[in-house]
Amino acid sequence: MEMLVTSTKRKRSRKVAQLVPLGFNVSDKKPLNQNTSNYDLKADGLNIPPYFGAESMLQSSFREYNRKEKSLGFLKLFREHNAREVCLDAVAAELGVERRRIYDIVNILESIHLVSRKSKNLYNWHGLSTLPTTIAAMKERHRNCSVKGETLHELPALRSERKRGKSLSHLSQMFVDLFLQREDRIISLDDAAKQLLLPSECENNNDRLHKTKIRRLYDIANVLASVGLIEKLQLPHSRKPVFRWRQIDREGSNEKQDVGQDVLAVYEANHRQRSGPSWCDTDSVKTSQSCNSEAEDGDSCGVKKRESNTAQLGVQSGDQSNSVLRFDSSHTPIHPQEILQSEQKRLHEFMRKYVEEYVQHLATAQSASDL
DNA sequence: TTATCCCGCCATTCC
DNA sequence: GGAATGGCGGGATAA
Repeated sequence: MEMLVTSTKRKRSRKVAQLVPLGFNVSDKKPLNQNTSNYDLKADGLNIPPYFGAESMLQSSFREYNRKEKSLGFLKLFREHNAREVCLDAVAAELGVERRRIYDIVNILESIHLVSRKSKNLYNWHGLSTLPTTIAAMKERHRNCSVKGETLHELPALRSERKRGKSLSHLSQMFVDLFLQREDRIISLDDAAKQLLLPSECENNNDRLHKTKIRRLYDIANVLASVGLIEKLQLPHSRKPVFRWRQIDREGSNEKQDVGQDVLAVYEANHRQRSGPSWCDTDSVKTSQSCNSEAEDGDSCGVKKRESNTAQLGVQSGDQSNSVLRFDSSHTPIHPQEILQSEQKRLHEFMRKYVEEYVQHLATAQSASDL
C-alpha cells in the first residue's frame, strides 16, 4: 500500500536511497505529527503513549529511504498495541504519511469488515479474529448471487458504500469474490483487472482503465496479503506474479498450506489456454492431451482422441471427418458449455499428472547426476 | 472549509 | 530495457 516513512517531491531524482528525517514530509516542509500534538492518543483508542511518533523520530532521527520497506506498518501497529479504535490522524502521524494515504487502506479493511467507521477520523478496529466470519458471509453472498445468475458487478454494495465513492472498497470485495469463485483460488492482477472492468469501461480506452484498475488492485492485494487473506506467488515461467487465496481457520490464523509448483504450473497452463486459442477449439485441447499417453502412437493420436471423445460423449454426426458436433444418447447436440467444462476438466487433470511426472523426472535426473 | 475519495503519473525496483 | 511495483500529488466531491 502507499505508505512510506518518508515522502519526496513528485519530480524525484533517480536516487536509490535518500536520507530524509523520519516523520517529515518533504513537500510539506513540516513534521507530519505536529498536528497530533493535541491528541491524547490513548483517549483516541490507540494505546500508545502521546508523542509516540515524535519519540520514534528522535530515537532514529534519520532513516534511509528504502522502497523495499513496504508500508503496512499500519496493521503491525494495531497488532502490537492491541488497539480497539483507529484514529487516522494518529496513525498517519505515527507512520509519517499523509492522512489520505490511510484512507485507501482503511477503505480496503472496511470491505472485509476489519474496521468500521465510528466517527470523523475514527474507526473501530474489529481484529483479525473476525475474518473467518466475514469470509463465510462473503461466500454465502457470492453463492446467492451465483444462484440468481448475477455477475460480480451486480453484487449489492454494502450500506457504507451506497453513498458516493467507496469504489476501492467495492473493488476489494469483487476481488475477493474472484478468488471465491475460482477452483484453484489463484489469480493474477492482470486477469483480475480484466474481469473487474465494468462493461461500460470495456468499450473504449480500456487500456488506460485496465492499467488504472491494476494500480488499484496492487493496493488491495497488498492490504489483503498483509492481513493474511492472500499470498503472492511467482509463476515458474513468468515474471508475472499471481495471488493465491489462503484458508483461514476459526481462530483467524492461516492454515498451513503447501503451494506446489504443480499447482502453479496448472494455473499457468490454464491461463495460457484461456488467453490463447479458445477453449471451444477442441483441436487445441486435443493437442495438449495427445501428448500424454498417446504420444507413442504418433499421428494416430488425433484420431484416437476423437474416438475417445466419441465414446465418452456420444459423438454422432453426419460427416464425422468435418463435424465436431457431439450428441447425447437422445441425439440432441450437447451444449457447448458442457463440452467446455468437460474439456477443461480433462486438461486440468492431464496437466496435474504431467507436472507430477515432470517433477519426478527432474528429481530422478538430478539424483542421477549427483551420483 | 475540511474530510474523503479517485485517478494516474512517474520514480524505483527487479529480472 | 521493459515490466512490475508503489509513492505521491492534483483535483473532485460530499459533508
